[in-house]
Amino acid sequence: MADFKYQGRIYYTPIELTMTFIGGTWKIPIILSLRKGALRYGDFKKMIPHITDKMLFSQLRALEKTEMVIRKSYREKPPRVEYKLTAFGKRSLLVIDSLHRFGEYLMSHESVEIVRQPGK
Amino acid sequence: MADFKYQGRIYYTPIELTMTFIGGTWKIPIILSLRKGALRYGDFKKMIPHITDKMLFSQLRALEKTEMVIRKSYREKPPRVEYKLTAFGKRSLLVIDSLHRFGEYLMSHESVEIVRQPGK
DNA sequence: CTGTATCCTAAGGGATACTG
DNA sequence: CAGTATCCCTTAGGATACAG
Repeated sequence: MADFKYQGRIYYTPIELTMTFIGGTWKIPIILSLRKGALRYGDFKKMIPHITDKMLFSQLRALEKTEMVIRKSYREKPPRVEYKLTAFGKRSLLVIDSLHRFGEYLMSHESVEIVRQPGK
Repeated sequence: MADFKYQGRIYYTPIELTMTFIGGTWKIPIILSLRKGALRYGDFKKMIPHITDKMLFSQLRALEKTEMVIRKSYREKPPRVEYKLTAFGKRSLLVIDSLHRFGEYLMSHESVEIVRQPGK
């Protein structure tokens, strides 16, 4: 018994919808890097060093499509493009912070064995 | 630059660790169905009708391994087995509620077009 | 009743190379 | 600078069947 539909797909819980908006490996890092303000394409690559162009590109598009992020292009040369969070995007920071806090809780708990790597 | 390791895998943020614990399609529905107390194998299949045996089985095992859920087997016949949340598991309800609230926020927002299906 | 194995498919995501 | 395309591989997860 389906609960609702969004863009052709069937969802059983609101949580699944949340996952469409912020799920996957890269959407959360991208949103977090926008917390303090607008960024340009190249800025993301500095803030998220291990992301590939393909993933940065496709996930930015996905975040635009769900209106989590807005893209603004300035017709200059060389081209300048800025991305920033929408109200949706900012609202998601609450959830992301909650996910972060739980992760820290897990890390600090004795039954979770964490091995810190030396910084580079 | 890796941040830390857990069980042989490298993690860059606490959020990734959270996802190991509650990520995937079925862990959250399973945890939620345990909110009000212990359940038996067959109870899950009633509460989460569209889950397959394979996924119920494998995700219960995964949740045991991360100590989110504890399994108690009673040597009776027919066999009786009960699953319930650990302290870890209960703590995760905070995060899950946050994910749920964001999903509802998305559903209620005008730019997200929701089509409710008739109950069956 | 409570699992467990085997096969298979779809989708996410990495590597790499090219463009306005 | 800021994309965009193409190929490929891994893995989550579905269908199905069987076992203690």
